[in-house]
Amino acid sequence: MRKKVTLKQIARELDVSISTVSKSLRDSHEISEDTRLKVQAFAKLYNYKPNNIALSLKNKKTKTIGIIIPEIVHHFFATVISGIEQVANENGYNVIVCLSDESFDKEVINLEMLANGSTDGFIMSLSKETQQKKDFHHIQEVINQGMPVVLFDRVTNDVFCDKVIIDDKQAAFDAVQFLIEQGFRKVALITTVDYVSVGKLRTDGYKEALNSNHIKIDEELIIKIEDIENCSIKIENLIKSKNCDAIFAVNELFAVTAIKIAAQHNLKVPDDISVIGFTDGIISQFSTPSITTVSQNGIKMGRKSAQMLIDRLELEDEENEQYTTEIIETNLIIRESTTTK
Amino acid sequence: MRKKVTLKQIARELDVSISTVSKSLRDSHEISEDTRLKVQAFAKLYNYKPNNIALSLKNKKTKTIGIIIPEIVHHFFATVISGIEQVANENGYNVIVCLSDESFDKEVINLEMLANGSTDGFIMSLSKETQQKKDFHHIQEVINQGMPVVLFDRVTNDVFCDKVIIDDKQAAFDAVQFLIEQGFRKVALITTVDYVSVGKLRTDGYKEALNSNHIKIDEELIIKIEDIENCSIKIENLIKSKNCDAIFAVNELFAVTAIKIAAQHNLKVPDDISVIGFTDGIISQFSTPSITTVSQNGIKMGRKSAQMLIDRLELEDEENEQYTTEIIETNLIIRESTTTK
DNA sequence: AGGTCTTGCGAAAACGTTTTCGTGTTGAAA
DNA sequence: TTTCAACACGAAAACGTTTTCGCAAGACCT
Repeated sequence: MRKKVTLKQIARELDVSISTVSKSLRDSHEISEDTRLKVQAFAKLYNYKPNNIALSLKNKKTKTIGIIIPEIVHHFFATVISGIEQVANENGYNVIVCLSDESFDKEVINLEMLANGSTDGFIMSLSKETQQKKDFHHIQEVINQGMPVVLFDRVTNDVFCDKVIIDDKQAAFDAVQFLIEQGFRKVALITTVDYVSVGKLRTDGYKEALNSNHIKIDEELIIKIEDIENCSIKIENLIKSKNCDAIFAVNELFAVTAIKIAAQHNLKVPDDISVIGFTDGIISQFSTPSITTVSQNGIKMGRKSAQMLIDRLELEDEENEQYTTEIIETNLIIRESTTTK
Repeated sequence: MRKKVTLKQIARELDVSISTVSKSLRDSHEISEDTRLKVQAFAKLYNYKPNNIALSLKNKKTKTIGIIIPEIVHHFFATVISGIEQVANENGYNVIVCLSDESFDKEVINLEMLANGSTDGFIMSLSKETQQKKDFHHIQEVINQGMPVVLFDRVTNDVFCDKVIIDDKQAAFDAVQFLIEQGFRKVALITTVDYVSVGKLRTDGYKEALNSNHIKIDEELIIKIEDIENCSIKIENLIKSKNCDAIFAVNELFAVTAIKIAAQHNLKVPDDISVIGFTDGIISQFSTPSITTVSQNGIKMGRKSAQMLIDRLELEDEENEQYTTEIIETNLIIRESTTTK
């Protein structure tokens, strides 16, 4: 077993000081060409690479970004990580990923663990429980300690930092507006409970679209799903009521479930009922019929988040207290689950 | 901005030595109750937490696991990460994720980067290019340096280390056997090129199932997809030939694509043609019809990999050179894309 | 011969811990 | 009064770097 070689060992072998070795490897002009080349040759031979931990301690920089998200088995979050990783990599950073499992406590624990020197900053999306409790002291705390934080998608107004979001309300508005333009008047909404920030915003967009078209909001057509496991019953009731001719769902899963249940009740999509989902994930692309959806560009979101964080990390010198909120554009991808005029 | 407090600062404030502070916080009996409580109170007040980097340097342990996989926007890999993260978390480890993007070079770079002290060990799945080049020196190198490595799913016999796999050949055999038992004789195979280890194994299982049922292998019914982008043409040719009554696909995407193309040619699944896929991901669950598939338990695979790595890390003392290969069981999940007798 | 300037290198501090060892004070036993 | 142990604490090394500063030797100039 050939353990990694250190400066000290090289110094001892060559009978010079540690400083000389370090300087030689960094091409310092303080060192004669003779010694410099000798040291470099030796280091190359033994495949010397500086120890990252020692460098981190010295530089007080880890070149590592902490990502804390609710879950990873989720197409959208996976794409965001992918985007973050791209930019991180381009800039010589690594990413360390922690999952909150939608739990406030796990979010806090992970954040505090990583904040003790493991990372230079954070990119996070809030857990459901955190959004429900509205307790963000842990995030404010790490910001106060001087570690930059970028929030994406599931954000909050209660903490001041950089943010990357999509315009959920506008996107929902556009989707519903599209349905209305196709001639539908009885547009149902399948959404989440209100404490999920993005669910709330999408619901708002839905309502606003109806309002601006002078369509009365029918609360019967709005169903709010608490836990995804048994969302079927509520959706089934909606479908059975035959009270709607189109559905806007705030995520892929709700959309595809609605389509499945419709099929079970001999309603064909899109002939009998049109469906629009949210998030252009695997499901929307590959289900039959493929689903018209609001595309959220996760890669772009991740890349932007990473760029904002790294910019702030490398700025460093003067504390620029000007936080910005970036909005990533969405667009409606029209597929088979909607009829067009 | 309240920067994190260090032992040195506490020591200075309380006018004692650093050693005293450290010992007090670790409840050493060397320190009088008086000072101990005083220090602890002060530390608590200022929310002292030891610096992870300093600890890592001292202990030569980072409590971090490096994960290197080809991609993350992929249901199977995402579930594996999830499983790894669970066990890592239970044991006080963090995970740092790097993506090879199926590139040999990126795999090498990431591995070497993390090997310089950033992690205690690795869990990886080989990139396509690495499998093609059959160059594993980078992995052997880190093993030689004393860092344990666990390979999962895409593994190789050319490097000695712990491995976690499914019995791809057996699983494929079982799937094809199932089709044959349902009365199908013309079973087609949609697979990858042979250098992808799991693709090769699944192809072998397919062939063996045919053989053991005395069905002649028809090379016309075996199509090998190189790049996923334009797999459609080849699949379309297969379907148009109307030469097969069942299809076994080595992944979800091939399966769902086959179903889509069949529909376009007015062939109904499963009435006209049965389809079995591989990997129980989102697609299989939510497409219409839902897809009968070989379920690969990614969570379990991740958990097992993490457990093996951590066991080896915590063993440490005696180098146990006995490497093992764990096989995670698969099972056939029967859904709507296959007819049964 | 005395002074200054360059060259080439090493000592040491610093980053934040933990831990070993030493040391001074106190109290009790002899 | 001396001796010894127990107690409470501090100094210093160690982990692996980088960097500042100091120092010696030689070259050069007056």
